[in-house]
Amino acid sequence: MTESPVLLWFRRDLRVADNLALQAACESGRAVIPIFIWAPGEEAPWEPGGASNWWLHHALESLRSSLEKLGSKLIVRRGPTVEAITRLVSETGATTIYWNRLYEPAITERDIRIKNWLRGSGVEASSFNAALMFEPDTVQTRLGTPYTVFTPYWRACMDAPPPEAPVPAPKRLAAPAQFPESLRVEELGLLPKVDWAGGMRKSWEVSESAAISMGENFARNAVQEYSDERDRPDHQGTSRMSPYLHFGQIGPRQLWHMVKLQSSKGARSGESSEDCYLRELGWREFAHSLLHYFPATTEKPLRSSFEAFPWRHDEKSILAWQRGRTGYPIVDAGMHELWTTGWMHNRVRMVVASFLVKHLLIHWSHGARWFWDTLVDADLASNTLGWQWTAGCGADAAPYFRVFNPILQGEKFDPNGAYVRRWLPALAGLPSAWIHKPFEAPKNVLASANVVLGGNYPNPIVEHKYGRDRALAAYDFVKKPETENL
DNA sequence: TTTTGAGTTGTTCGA
DNA sequence: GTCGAACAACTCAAA
Repeated sequence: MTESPVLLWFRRDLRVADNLALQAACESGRAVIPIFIWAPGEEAPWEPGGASNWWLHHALESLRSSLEKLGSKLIVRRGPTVEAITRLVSETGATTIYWNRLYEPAITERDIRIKNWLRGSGVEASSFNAALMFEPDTVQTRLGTPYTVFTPYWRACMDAPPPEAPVPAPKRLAAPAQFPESLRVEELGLLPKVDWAGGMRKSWEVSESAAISMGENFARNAVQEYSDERDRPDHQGTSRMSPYLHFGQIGPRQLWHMVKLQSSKGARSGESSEDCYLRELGWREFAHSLLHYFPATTEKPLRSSFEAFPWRHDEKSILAWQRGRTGYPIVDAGMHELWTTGWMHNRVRMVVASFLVKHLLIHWSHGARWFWDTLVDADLASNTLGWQWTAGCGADAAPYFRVFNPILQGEKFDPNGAYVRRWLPALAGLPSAWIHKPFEAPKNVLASANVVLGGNYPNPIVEHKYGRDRALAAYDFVKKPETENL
């Protein structure tokens, strides 16, 4: 029976390089059958959103073609996962299955169940790490508790052995005498029925090779300016690797070593721009660790004092925010970038999130849901951490008094207004002096720029100072013992 | 056990 | 225009 094939279960590790499950399958010396099982319901209540599915479709097509170049195939099936695997085991006579681990609560629980069940029925099931540099179990305080503050967490990571060098892609995958049947990727129905993905197609090349060349290009050039440029949404200062990382088209170990390889060439002392970037990869690790140890945080604030927070219920405000019609150009530009490309610059994410949660006093979960549906890099761990951080109710959260001023943030990080003009063509004619505050511009300036407030661009839905003061008052509610508020 | 230093990304106000 | 302080207090993590 040593000739029985190995099932290689792809999930969100859609690459052939630095894929430890794939490597193990190759090293088994047996035929390998790569499989993908579509079972979004098993991720409820966080089933992948529309933008995410659009990306997944292309990532699967890309993986399929990579596997074909290795002499193999990608066998695509629908869930439920247990049934799909049972069927594949009986169709192929496989006695072994390998996969790479994920860390979301619903998936972890399912995978443990599957692993136990497989082992009970005589199938060898092993999982590997392709998604993280430091898995949650390996980084703990001296008391054996999880870290809840980033800096000591990352320090502990840096004291641990560095990430292993990535393993190269195999040259060939041994094929079985016969592959089982497969659905075509398009049969999964991942693409939108009404094509809204034109802006995404223009913005992204969804493939493993694109991920690697973008990563290498970033490591060779832009990373040196990263600490200065990363806050400029009008520049290309960030790596834009987030969706590739989410779907595992590139792994953090690969990026780590790409960056380290370059930084060792120009050895500098002190905190380098490269370290600044690697620390951002560290935040991704930290988010996964937090989600692992505090799985309820996808729904509930980590700080329970926030359960009583006086959020406003206001559908109109939520809608204005989603549509990019808040009247604050930097906020609206960000929401348009998101809607069009499935991605938003990190600095702008903070601004729009702060605006929703603080100026509008809308529960962070509404923001988390919208991001979940619209981001191509939607990731449960990072999304949860980010929104709770903004709202102040999470681990290592922003202090309550940190209320971003959308005008100042725009002027500081998009000083010429190029970002706003790109995403809000209606404002393109405004001089830079007014681009982030059209509501303060003189009438004749607005007229000659063809801007009609309340017409082709909205008036602010909340005045900044009013919104800020209201937010600070609301946060008083959390700060003080409840009796003082009564 | 107790103590101590520190904690991603900001804004406003008054000197 | 620039600069420092205030905006709170808490809790984490390590010694």
